[in-house]
Amino acid sequence: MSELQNILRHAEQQFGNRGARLTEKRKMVLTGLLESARALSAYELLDYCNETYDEAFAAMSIYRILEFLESQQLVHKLNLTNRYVACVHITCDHEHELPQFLICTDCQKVKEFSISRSTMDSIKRQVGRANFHLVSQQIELNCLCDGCLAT
Amino acid sequence: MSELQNILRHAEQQFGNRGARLTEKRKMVLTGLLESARALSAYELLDYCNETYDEAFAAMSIYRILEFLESQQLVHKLNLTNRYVACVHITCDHEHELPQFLICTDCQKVKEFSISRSTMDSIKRQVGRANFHLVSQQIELNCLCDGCLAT
DNA sequence: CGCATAATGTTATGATGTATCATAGCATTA
DNA sequence: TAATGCTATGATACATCATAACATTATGCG
Repeated sequence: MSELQNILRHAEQQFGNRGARLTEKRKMVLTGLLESARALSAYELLDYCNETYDEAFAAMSIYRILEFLESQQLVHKLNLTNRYVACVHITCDHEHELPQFLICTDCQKVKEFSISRSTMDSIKRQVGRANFHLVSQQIELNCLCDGCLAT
Repeated sequence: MSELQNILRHAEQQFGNRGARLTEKRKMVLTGLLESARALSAYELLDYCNETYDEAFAAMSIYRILEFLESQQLVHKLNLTNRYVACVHITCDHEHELPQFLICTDCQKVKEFSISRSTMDSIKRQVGRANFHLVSQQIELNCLCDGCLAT
């Protein structure tokens, strides 16, 4: 079984419950993101799907599908660049890591990483002292990758 | 001298060099942000300026002016919400703090805060190990303020 | 089957942001 | 005061990102 199929199977099992389904179109969108080496905008994904699968997605569908995949934690939206990436932890059975990203704002390559728990705790304490409350622990850092730094 | 004028004067002095000027229109935009209790989108600022000063700004001008004010570190763009805030450290003579923000994604209230140097150093080390390089140390956290949490 | 719900289609529109080329204002030099 | 060059703004068009609203089709289940 290919790695891709393995990932899709895992994804599917995550929500056999609640009537939600991993339909063909949703698979196409997720596959598009999984096979891309970089974050894609909704419209890039639209073009990719329409070309690769000879489908006729509407932009609206892409956004709906992305919203669904996000709700299932299979995909993350990067606010820094208005782009989307597949979650690298799909096949992990344990709890997902916190969604924290290094984003090359030149070539859109993304590394998912984790700020250490102690660092995160320290940030949380500071937030509390300011009378704010974290809604999401997603952190996006504006970076260059080695390759783009060199050029 | 009012606090606002004091701030504008400080801002002006920052770049008497290089031919850059704090023109009337730029003052209007900066004042709009300084007087707002929350982050504003470019188009909110456009409406605000056109109503308050009876001017006829084009959207394009607002974006250009915001870009200029950002380049002078007088204004920060929040990527999380596509909005803009005045820098709270305009009148500080010392080095500016790192631009790090707690953003209430409900009411757009923003607190500028600072992650401790040791925490930031630890993050930087982790970024380096991933072969990425920080372009900006700006961090934006998705929060609710006390008020919005309560409702 | 027939129903309820989930998923997708369709159209329109709103919201955000950039490219491009032209013009106006100001400063320096000669 | 003319020539030059740089900074700032005007104006138009277009590109990109995202959602609203309502219709239709597909699927699972009693």
